[in-house]
Amino acid sequence: MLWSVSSDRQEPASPVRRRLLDEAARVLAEEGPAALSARRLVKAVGASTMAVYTHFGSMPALVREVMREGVERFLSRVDAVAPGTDPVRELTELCRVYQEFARAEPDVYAVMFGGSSLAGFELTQGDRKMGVALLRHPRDAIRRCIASGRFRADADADLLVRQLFVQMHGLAQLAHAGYILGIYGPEDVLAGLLRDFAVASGDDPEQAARSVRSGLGE
Amino acid sequence: MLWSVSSDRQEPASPVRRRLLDEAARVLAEEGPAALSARRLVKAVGASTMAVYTHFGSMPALVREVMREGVERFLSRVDAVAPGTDPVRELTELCRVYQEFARAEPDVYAVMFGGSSLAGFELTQGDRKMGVALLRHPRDAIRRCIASGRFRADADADLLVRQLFVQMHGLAQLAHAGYILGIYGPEDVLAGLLRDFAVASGDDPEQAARSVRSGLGE
DNA sequence: TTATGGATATAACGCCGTTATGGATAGCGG
DNA sequence: CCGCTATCCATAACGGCGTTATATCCATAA
Repeated sequence: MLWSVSSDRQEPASPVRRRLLDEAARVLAEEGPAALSARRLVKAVGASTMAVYTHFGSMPALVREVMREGVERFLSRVDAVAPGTDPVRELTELCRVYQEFARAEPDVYAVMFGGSSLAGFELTQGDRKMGVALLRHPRDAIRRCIASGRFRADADADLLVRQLFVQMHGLAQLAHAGYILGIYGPEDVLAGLLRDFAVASGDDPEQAARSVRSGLGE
Repeated sequence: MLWSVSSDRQEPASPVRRRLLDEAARVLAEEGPAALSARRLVKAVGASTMAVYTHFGSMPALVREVMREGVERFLSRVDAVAPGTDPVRELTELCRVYQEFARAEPDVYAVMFGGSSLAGFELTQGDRKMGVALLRHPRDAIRRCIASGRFRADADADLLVRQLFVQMHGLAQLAHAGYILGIYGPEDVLAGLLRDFAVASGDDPEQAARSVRSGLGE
C-alpha cells in the first residue's frame, strides 16, 4: 500500500507542534512531572513561549495531548493480547499488560488514572468515560470466563471488572510510590490478586493458579 | 481532669505556627492542593512569607507537618475499631474506616499514599515505612481470621494484607478521581471486594457475605 | 501587486518559592 | 539599669512559572 505519494501527514506545516509533544513526553519520562514547564519546552525546540499557545492554547491542553497519545499506546498494547482457548489466562495477560504500561510510563499513567494534576491539567468527564471504555476488553474476557464455566454462571461481569480495575490501579500506584516492600514485591501481589480473583469468581484453585502462572509468562 | 492549670501546650510562644498549619489544612480540605501556597497562608494569618521559613524551613516541610497530623487522625480512626467475636467483620470495619478517611480527607490521603507531590513535597523512605506500619492492624485481623478457622490454615497473612492494601488504595483513588461510575458505585465495589477477599481466603461464601454486610453497617 | 491571516518574537503581568537584609523585641549577665 | 545576644518578623528582591498584548514577519489569496 503506497501511501507516501502525497500529504498524508496531518501537520505538515507545523513540525513545532510535534517537537513540543515529543519533548514533553521525553521530559515527563526522563525527569518527571516537576520538570515539565512551557518555558523549558520552548527553549528545547528553539521557540518562544507563544509556540505553546498558538499550537495548544495552554499548558493543560498540551498535557492533555500528551495523555491522549499515551492512551493510544496503552490501547495498542491491549490490542496485542491474543485471544486463546483459556479465558482466565487471557484475563491475566490483560492485567500483565496493564501493569507493564503503568511501569513503563508511570507519569502518563498517573495523569490518566491517578488524579495527577500536572501543570493544572484536570480530567474531564469525557476523559473518564474514555478511561472506563478501556474496561471493555477485560469485561469481555470475564464474560468468556463465565461462558466457559470457569467462573460461576451467576457472576456479574460488570461488577467484577470494576473490582479488577480497582486492584490493577491500586497495585500500579502503590508499586510506583514504592509502597510494596518487604518480603513480597509487586509481582507476588499481582499473582496473588489474580489467583484469588479467579478463585472467588468460582474457578478451581489449581486451574486458576495454572492459568495465572501461564498468563504472567511462567 | 484539670489540665489547664499550667502550660500543657507544646507551642505556647508561637501561635503563628499553629495558625499556619490550621489554615493549610483548611485550604487543602476546602479548595484542594492547587490553592495551597505560602503567600496565601501568610496573608490569611496576617504574617509575611518569612513566617513559613522561620517555623518550617520550606513549603515542603510545612506540607510534611500537615501530612503527619493527617496520619495521626487516620490512626485515631483505626484505633477506634473495637475488636469483636467476628474477625471477618472486624477486617471489614477496618476497611470501612480506611475508605471513610480517604473520602473525608482525600488530599491528605493523596499525599500519604497517592504519590501527590503537593508543592514539591516528596515521600521519604521513612514515610513509606510509617505507611506500611499501618498494615499491622489489618494483618493481625487476618491472622485472627486464620486462627478462628474462617480463613484457610495455610493462608499467608503478610501476602494477603498487601493484596488488601492494594484493593483499598485502588478503590480510594479511583472513587476520588470519579472513575467508579455506571451501574455500580464505590460502596458496591467495596462490598464485592471484601466478600471475594474472604471467599478466596477460604471463608464460607454465606458467612463472608453476612460478616461484610455487618461490618459495613448493614 | 496588495491584502490578509497565521506563526512567531519580545516584553510584560501577576503569581510562585525562596532568601538577603535589617529592624524590633525579649531574655539575661553585668 | 545597660548592653549583648538570639529570635522572630517585615520588606524587598531574585529567578521561574503560566499567560497575554503587541508588533513583526511571511506565505498565500485576490
